[in-house]
Amino acid sequence: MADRIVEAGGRLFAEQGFHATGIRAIAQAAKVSIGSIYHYFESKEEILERIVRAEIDRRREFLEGLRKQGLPLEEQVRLIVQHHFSLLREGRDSARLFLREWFDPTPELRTKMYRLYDEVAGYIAQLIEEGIAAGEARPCRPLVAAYTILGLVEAVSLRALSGDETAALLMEEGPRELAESLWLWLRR
Amino acid sequence: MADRIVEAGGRLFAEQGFHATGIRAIAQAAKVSIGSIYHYFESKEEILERIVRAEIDRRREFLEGLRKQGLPLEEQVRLIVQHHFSLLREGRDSARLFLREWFDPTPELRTKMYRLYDEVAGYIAQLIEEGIAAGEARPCRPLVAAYTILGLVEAVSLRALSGDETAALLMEEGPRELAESLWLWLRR
Amino acid sequence: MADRIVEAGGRLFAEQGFHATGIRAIAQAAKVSIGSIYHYFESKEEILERIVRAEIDRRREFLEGLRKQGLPLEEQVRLIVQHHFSLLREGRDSARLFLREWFDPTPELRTKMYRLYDEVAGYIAQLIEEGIAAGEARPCRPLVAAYTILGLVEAVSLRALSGDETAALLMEEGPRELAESLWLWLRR
Amino acid sequence: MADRIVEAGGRLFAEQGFHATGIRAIAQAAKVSIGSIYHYFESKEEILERIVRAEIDRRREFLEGLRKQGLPLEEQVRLIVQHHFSLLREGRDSARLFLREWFDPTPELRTKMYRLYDEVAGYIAQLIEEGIAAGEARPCRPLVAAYTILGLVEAVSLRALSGDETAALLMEEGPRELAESLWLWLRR
DNA sequence: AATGAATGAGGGTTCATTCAT
DNA sequence: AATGAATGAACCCTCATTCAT
Repeated sequence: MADRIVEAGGRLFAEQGFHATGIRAIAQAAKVSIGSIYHYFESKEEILERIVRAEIDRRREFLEGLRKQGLPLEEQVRLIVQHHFSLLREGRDSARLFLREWFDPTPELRTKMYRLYDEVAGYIAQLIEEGIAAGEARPCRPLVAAYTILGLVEAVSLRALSGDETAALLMEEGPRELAESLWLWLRR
Repeated sequence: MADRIVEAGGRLFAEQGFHATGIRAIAQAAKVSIGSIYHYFESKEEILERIVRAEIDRRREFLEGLRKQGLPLEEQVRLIVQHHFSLLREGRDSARLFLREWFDPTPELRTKMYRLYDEVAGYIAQLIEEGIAAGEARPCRPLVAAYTILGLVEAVSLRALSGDETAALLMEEGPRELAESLWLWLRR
Repeated sequence: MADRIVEAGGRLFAEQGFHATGIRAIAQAAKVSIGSIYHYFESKEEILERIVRAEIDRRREFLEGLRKQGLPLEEQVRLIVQHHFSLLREGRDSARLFLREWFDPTPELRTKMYRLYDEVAGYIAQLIEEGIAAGEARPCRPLVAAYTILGLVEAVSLRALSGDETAALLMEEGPRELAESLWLWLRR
Repeated sequence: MADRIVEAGGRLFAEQGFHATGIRAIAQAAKVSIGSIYHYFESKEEILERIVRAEIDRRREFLEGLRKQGLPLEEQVRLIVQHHFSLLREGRDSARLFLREWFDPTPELRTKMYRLYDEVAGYIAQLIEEGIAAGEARPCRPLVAAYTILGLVEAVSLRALSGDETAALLMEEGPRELAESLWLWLRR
């Protein structure tokens, strides 16, 4: 039941935004009573937290798997970018949500979201650090580089979600261009 | 009078977000009656639109000025990135707002904001196109490149607004790293 | 408009109690929109406060007037008791409310109510003090005596509000019996 | 099991009031499931009723015991007042509850509580009647006198529960003053 | 042009109660 | 007998918007 709530919440938040989505709408979409939502979640914000948490976990798993494969950094960067866009292309709701709402009116939530986000950045920073050690990448601050990668990918894909012509162009050309761009910048 | 409203709205939206800022708060901050706000603006959203519109105009002016100077593309890119960060560093309200709210309350507003945003991207695309023609930049799709630049810069600076340690690091190292990154990627 | 709200609130609170009376019911009874209630009052509790405040003021005025007349203490006590019962007999809503709700779940409100209540007790204590000085009353702690009088009168009249046979008996015999009792206890 | 519920309910109602205490809080405090509560009680109100019922029974027992001792009425009155205050001083939950909640959520409950209350008043009236017959007390309506005693004692002790300075004064001086007062009023 | 009192739909949340297990 | 997940009406309150002055 909690799953149905998360699923419906993720979809609606992604479509309409967190504020524009009411608890009643979530309850209706999840075919669950309002009371049940508050049985499983402390608040509307907690639903959002759980969604983002899950999305982060999925990305972390991907990144952990990637790391184990021991591919060259150039290949890793390409795969990270591709993975990101493929999540969007699949219409994965939580991916859209993740982009739309990683910051939010209430300061506590924003802080929580940053902390979650930083986990992913930390993983990427690790990959870069190893790349530097292996002589593949030029010396740089790994965390700044990680945020650069994440930021670049997410900002472009956010625009790519709009559904217009520009979006289509970005969706199609984005992955290749971005991967290339990032590697040119990172390589030794 | 409309100016006072826009000024107050911009400040409050940037500080607290669009949803968390009430019309009454704007009226109070602008020392204007609620009625007056609705005399000059059709709705709360229209205030936001005007603020974003003004911000876009300011950037366009900057870009137009930049173009007239006929600097090399590498220099132009550096200046664009620097300009962006300096707006943030100055605590320019509308710059923060601009980042905070191209996520938006309603689909209509989102569309409007994209349209405004596209204006800026168009200007940058033009600069790149000229750079390609001049043989400074490698051949690429100028609009995708423009969105890459904008997206990269804004996403990183969005993270840089959080106020924590990571933010400080990004604020300090961001401009140089980003400009370098972008030029490596764009250059012939 | 605020008067209509206070009037309706006082009536409903007295009939059904503070908790059982919803804001919607008050709005409907006062023929006022919910929004208007919150235009004039910060909260439901503030309505209650205003009602009690008004009731206290009315009693204070009565007591001040009484004091100016310079009657013997025995007579003053009789009049205080009679006044109290006559308020109830008139069906004065706020008098009923005053009895039903001078304490309440939220500690802050309870404290406020006590403070208001203590004003009335203070006035009565003053009368008693003067009576002691004049040799009419036996030496005693005036404030304890005042609370005794108030408590006795209110507790009996609370029971007298129930509307059953016992209530009728108390309403009829109460004033005389109480005044007599109190004077026997207070007199030198 | 029902005892544990009554015990926990009594404590919580006395501490926080009837409205502020939820069924879940009672279940948790009594280490009982919510379902079990509704197995033993029809509603939250029924718990309150049982608590009050028990309190009344305890007072009736005290009064019956008092009667059997055949003490002079003056002494009986003193003991009744003392008993009441000692219950409060011991922090006896149900005593506090009893004071807190003869104001009540619904008209039906109010009626029930009055009926229970009247039992105690009836006992006291009986003592007074016997005192009149024995020539100890002046002729008066015993039931009105009983309510006077109860009301006086409870109203003063209600104020004495507030926890402030006035409360301390009333708690200390209250029993003696009240007993004296009542006897002066009742005696032949 | 300017005001701010008035509106009421809708916000998130609570909680006594039910009922399938 | 015992459980606690599920329910949804009702709670208080907010706030963008309107409109009579």
